Amino acid sequence: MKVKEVSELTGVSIRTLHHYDDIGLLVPDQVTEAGYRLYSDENLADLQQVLFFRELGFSLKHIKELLSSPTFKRLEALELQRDMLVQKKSQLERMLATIDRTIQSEKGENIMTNEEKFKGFDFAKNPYEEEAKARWGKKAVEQTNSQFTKEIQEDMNRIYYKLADIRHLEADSIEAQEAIEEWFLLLNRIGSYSLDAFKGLGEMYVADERFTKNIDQFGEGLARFMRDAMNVYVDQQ
Amino acid sequence: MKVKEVSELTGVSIRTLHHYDDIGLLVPDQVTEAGYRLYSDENLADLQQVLFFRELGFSLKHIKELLSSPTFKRLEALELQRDMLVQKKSQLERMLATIDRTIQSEKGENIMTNEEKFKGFDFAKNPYEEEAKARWGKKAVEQTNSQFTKEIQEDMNRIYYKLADIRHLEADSIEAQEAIEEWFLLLNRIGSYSLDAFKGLGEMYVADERFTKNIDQFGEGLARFMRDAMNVYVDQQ
DNA sequence: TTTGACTCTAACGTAACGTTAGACTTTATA
DNA sequence: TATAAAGTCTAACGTTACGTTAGAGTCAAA
Repeated sequence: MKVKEVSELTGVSIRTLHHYDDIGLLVPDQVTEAGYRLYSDENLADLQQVLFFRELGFSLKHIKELLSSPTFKRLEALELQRDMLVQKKSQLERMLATIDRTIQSEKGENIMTNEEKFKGFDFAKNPYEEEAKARWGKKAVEQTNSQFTKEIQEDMNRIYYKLADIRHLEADSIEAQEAIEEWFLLLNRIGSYSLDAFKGLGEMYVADERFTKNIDQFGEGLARFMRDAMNVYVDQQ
Repeated sequence: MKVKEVSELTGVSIRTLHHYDDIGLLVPDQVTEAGYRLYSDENLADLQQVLFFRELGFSLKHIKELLSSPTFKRLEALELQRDMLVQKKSQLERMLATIDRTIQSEKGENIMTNEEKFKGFDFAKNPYEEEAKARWGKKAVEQTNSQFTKEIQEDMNRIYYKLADIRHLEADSIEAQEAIEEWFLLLNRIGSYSLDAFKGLGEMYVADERFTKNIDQFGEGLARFMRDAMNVYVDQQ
């Protein structure tokens, strides 16, 4: 299948297909002697993955890393994408609720605070903050001076630094597994993580750029290392 | 309210607020002697509009045009944005349906065509095509050689050129109103447009860039002209 | 008064394409 | 078979919407 046909089938521009080939994101399986790109069914399935991740806000660089990772599995990726699309739908519904209330407000039917007007716009929120809100309740998060919160934060930072220090080790090493157990126990001080949920969280560390960005502040590649170690930890229980 | 507070309230970065001020999209009501920006409640309500339109994929330039249009009314904009958010939610649901079917396909539970894999990805679709599908049914659209379809297309193009020729006239001129009546009648050969729906469609011509882009191919500013003429036509019935 | 947080302007950099141009290739028709 | 139109290529500049960095000025609390 050549570029025009792929473009019409998928809605992606020819220029974009060239671009994706140039950056190695989606390389056609064949190229004719004239230089024409020929895309296979496998290429189309990959393109679908790319488009889903793109729709979810992933950078092309990140998408490329995910797709080329040795541990990448299409079915798992689809399930992860599905979860994230459901979250995105929830956000959209929050925005709809906000706009409905704003319409009522414009009609004089209610009063809205400025804060309420921006519900649903979660652009810069730190996912830990969202996680923490869900776990601790809103009040605890706002009382950032509380002792319990401080202790948790300090413990989190301590374990991050520890893991960053040993990230050159194998994910199944004794040191790594001890630290990850600490992490698991810490998270279960906050809330209730099953082993499956813990494993899924590790995947999110790598798949969701906001997590990766935050974690890798402690050390390049730490999110990946933690994901791997978390996988080992769960598999050994 | 200064930039940091606005940023934390809304999730928009300080750099973005600077940028929006620079391009005249969101200009703070006050600036201190030191040069500090002070945003009012009115500014925040405008920002909400900006963010909704941005979420819907509007360029900042276009958002600025909409907000500064003499006919801009916040309540109408909110209702339009709501409609568009609902459409976006539908698209997301189509993507979810596609991903669910893809998951089943990966598990060997069904077979998917390449076309089915890209349902929900409507990036480049011409809105007329979507409109036409809804009006004529899918079969008629696919039979693009059918005589009826050809006649409609020809009539559409004829009226577009006619309107493009006279767009320097006033929207309430006799010529404009005659042409718009032709347009209304043509659309009602396709489907069933109430006057209200016709008026709403005119708004979409200007608010939705895909419409604007397609219509303005016949002449710069034609979408706006048609919107105005359609408003006049409806108000005079 | 000092210090740290806040804010400013300026400017370069980035990501992801869109657009334009010229040259080569393919396809359908006369 | 020739021709014209459609298709495809590479290259390169342009666009949009910020992010990042830098240096300087401002404000508020101790």
